[in-house]
Amino acid sequence: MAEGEDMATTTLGVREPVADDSRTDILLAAADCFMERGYAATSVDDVARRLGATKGRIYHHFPSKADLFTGVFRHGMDRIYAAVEPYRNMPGPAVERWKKIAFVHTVRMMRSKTLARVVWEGVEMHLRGATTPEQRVVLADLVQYRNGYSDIFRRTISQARDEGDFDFDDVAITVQSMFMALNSPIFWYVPRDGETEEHVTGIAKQIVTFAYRGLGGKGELNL
Amino acid sequence: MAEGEDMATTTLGVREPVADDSRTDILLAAADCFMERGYAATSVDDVARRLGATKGRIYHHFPSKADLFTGVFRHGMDRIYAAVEPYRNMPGPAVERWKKIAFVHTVRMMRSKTLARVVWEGVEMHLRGATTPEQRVVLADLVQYRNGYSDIFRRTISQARDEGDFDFDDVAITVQSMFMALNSPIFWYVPRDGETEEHVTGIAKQIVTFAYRGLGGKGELNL
DNA sequence: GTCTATATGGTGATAGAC
DNA sequence: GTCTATCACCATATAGAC
Repeated sequence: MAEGEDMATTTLGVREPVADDSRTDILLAAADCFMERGYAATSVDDVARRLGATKGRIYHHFPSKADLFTGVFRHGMDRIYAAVEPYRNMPGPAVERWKKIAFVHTVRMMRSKTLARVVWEGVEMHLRGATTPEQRVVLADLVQYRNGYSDIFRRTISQARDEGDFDFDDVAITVQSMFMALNSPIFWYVPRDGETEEHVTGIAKQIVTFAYRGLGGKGELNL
Repeated sequence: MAEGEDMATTTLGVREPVADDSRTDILLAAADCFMERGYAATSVDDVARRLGATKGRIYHHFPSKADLFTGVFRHGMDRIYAAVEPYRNMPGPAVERWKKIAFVHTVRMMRSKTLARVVWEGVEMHLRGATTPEQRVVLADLVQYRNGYSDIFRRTISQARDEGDFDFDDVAITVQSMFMALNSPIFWYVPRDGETEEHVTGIAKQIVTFAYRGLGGKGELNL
């Protein structure tokens, strides 16, 4: 299956995605390695070592290193998208919708830091156009996916500006500045062991506040 | 010479740094390659090809690929630092100093995008700790250099807050958000051929405005 | 100072045993 | 489904000709 997940019926009778464990294990080990060393510097043997296995296992499930990468990329995008999805069509003023999706996005950047960084590198790779001809098509698809995601934010801040709640000039420039700010924790945030939920949300609030004001939002955030 | 530059007397009798051209040519070709494909994915042959030479030339001037990278990193940091240096001790309110250095920093990100990206990757590499034991020491030194640079901004926004011109909670989190926003053009800005100075400064102003407001700055920027 | 070999090790990928 | 063994290739770095 191209998706890497099958639909299975649980004991509760709910149909939900249940990945075959081998594949997800590989995906997560790969995500760790790609985050730590980057795609190019990571060897398939590295991933295998992390798994406590040899590369035979990996090549049985993924035809190539590039496919392994796109697998992680897709998995990461799914998680990011899923966090925002419930709120993207929330009724009411656009600015309130923005607050919600910006917040869950930022929390997701911290909670799924590893996957988020691989997604980031994938976008970077695509922007540089440094992939082989055929991989380009695959990666282009995934970047399309990711562009659809950023469009959610673009439309939202645009609408909020129309409604008089935000104030900025060029949308394209502004949405980039905003995203970079919201994504920033993937580069410096280090998850700690006994970390409270409040600690994470506290950091996220500050980042979202920065972006909120940057967009020209008035008053307090009250997340 | 460890610096890669000799002091030479020009025909005007002024002593100024004159890099031996071979070295700088290599440095710039390497910067191009590192930006386009990243450090790990760039081979020394790639750099040589870009130079229209073979790797013998490169290894005559740089002992290793890693040294080539740190050479580019240092060169990039020098340029970035040099742009801000004239204003870092400017008298007057800290907020005015911030406006100046934030603006020249952002313009520099666009004008020296290639070098700026290599510096970025160097910092990233260091944060990941993905270098060999001995390179670590060298890179650590350079990251120290780069940290000193970001401290300029940290102190400035901190002081501006004390003077009542900025308003934010945690300095560490805020300075990261701010830097990410100011650095954002290195990922999406594409220099065009007949580009006017106004076009570049126009983009920079919008980015700096976003950051200024994000920091809690009041009123207009008036750069 | 730059080039043309070349030594040496690692990497992606495959074949076949179990 | 996973492992071992192996191939072909590419990359870093060096040695020595010019």
